Amino acid sequence: VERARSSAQPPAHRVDDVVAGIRAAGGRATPARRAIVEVLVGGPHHQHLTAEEVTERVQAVLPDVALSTVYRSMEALEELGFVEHLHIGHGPAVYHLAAEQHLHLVCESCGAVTELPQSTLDAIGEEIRHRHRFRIEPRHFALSGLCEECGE
Amino acid sequence: VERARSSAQPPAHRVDDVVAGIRAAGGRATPARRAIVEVLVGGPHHQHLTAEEVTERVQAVLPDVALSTVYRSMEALEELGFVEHLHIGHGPAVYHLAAEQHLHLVCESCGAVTELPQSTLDAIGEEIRHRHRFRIEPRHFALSGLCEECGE
DNA sequence: CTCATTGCAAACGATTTGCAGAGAT
DNA sequence: ATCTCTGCAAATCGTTTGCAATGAG
Repeated sequence: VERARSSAQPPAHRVDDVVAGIRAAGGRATPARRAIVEVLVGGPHHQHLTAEEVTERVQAVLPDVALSTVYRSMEALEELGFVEHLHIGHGPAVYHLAAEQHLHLVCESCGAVTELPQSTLDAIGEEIRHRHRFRIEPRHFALSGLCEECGE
Repeated sequence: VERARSSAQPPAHRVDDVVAGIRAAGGRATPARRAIVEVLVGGPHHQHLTAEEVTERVQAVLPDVALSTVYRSMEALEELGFVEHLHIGHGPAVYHLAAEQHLHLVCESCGAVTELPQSTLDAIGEEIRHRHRFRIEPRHFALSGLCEECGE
């Protein structure tokens, strides 16, 4: 979709940061993991990809990497805090680097994803916390609704 | 957990209303459908049940009703506007009569479901609509987060 | 050498679908 | 009689798991 900017500044998480983190935690920095992280770091903007999409892109370089390896690696990377996954309505979850802090709106009709600032729900978050003793955690699930084109 | 105002008037949807609606739309009021609606109407409060739970309860009376029949009936009832389904995080969707209009909070840790008034998100709903040209539709997916016991 | 990680295939849970027969109108 | 609906089994989709082999440290 988009192409990698070559080299001005190191992005928030470079592949090497993650590799170092894996090793620091006693894990092993395998070619598969390295390739997965490379895919997530992606181009100029970090990617939001399903496990299947990550697998496809990884397989372009390492054809034998299995989908299950991607799921297991994502789990490991998530435990280390490098990756988060987000549920966008019905379809599969999408994975992305933990660096970017924003919320997501997903159109129930066309599937379009809109990002919005993390702070958007702070106010009602507080209100709900007091009134209902419940702390909403709006990053793990997208808010669903209708985008402009699809909304009546 | 809030309680429905008790009984002055007949509840919004009785089994017979639904049966009449099915027939009015050219559908057939089968024993399976009747039993399904009876389960959803439930006791004093209307129920929020998974397809599997509905099936179990229906099978207590009609042992041969298949899970797929429940799914298909729910779909039909939903098209007629009698039923809605709600996604509460990871597990299966839950079905309920369309009468009750409220939002849901689901604890990511223990799965507890809290209901909250429909109006709670009206204000940010408007704000998001203007700022991001997106109309949130917060009834189809629960808001996830942490309940008091589970929240750190 | 050891133990984390992998590939593969098979299991899984939730939901959907194809089909021939049953049953509501 | 018609045509919707049903039961059953099998298919599908996203994700997880068991296991023996690989390979990172």
